[in-house]
Amino acid sequence: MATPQLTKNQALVMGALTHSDGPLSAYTILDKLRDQGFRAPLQVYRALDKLLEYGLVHRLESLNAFVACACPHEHEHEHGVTAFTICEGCGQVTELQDEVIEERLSTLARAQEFKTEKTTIEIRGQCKSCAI
Amino acid sequence: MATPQLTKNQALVMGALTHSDGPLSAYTILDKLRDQGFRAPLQVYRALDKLLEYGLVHRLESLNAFVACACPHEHEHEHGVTAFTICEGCGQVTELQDEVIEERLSTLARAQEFKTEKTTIEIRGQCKSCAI
DNA sequence: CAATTGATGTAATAACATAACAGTGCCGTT
DNA sequence: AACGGCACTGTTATGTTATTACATCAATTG
Repeated sequence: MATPQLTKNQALVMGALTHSDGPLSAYTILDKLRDQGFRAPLQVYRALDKLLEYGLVHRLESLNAFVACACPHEHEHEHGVTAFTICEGCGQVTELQDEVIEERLSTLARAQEFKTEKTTIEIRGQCKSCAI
Repeated sequence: MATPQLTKNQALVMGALTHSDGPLSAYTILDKLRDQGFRAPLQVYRALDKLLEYGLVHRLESLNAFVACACPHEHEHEHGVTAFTICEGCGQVTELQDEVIEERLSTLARAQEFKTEKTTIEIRGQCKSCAI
């Protein structure tokens, strides 16, 4: 999917995420954008839906939060499964791509004739700096 | 962790989950247990916390819902990472254990000196029966 | 122009989760 | 028995996340 020109709201939400050094909840984004005229959650959610669709943003299910994609130039060609490490200490999120896991999950799905649409892999724990 | 005797509330919540053929949200469980005297969400969430701790129940992050563990006799010895396939059509959830994925995730975490506490793997899509 | 499509604005509400505080029953010790 | 500690419970209120419903606007197209 080629990324179209972002609308004003989409660009504002994208900006909030790229200028943050960690994941943000939809309501945190809303608060950051009140000065730019945002008034309601739906303005954020609608923009996020599109950004997710374009592959510019990831949703972290275990956090109910969103991050800008770390690899900004790979959106034209669908990238595969992305895994995330999420530090409970500092909130740092790292993206991982791994062929082995991707193939293995694909094999497991095929074995039960399951048609995969979206895969979530999230590793919660302590990053190097935050581990005791 | 040895599983202790369940309390009344824990047993009721566990029962609701085992008698369901799919995942249930906390509020759905609450509604099912109103006749047994449940009145407030916290009664459900507190029981769920314990059941999760004992490994009798899994939380599906992408669904905000809970399922009874499929392998009821494996709770004494910590089981490793569990992956789930979740059918968008019929709601069926399947548990998968896989050594390859587990080791690979472990390797990836070690490579960045990340100390894993909890891993979530959820595959959303269409099961054999629901695929078009 | 009329019709369609996609984006927006707003209010209200639904769904998910926790905080704070009080009370209860059980167990082990004195 | 009296005490203290602990885990579980009950209840109210509140906080957080996400969606429904409806109206409007602008651009595109037949």
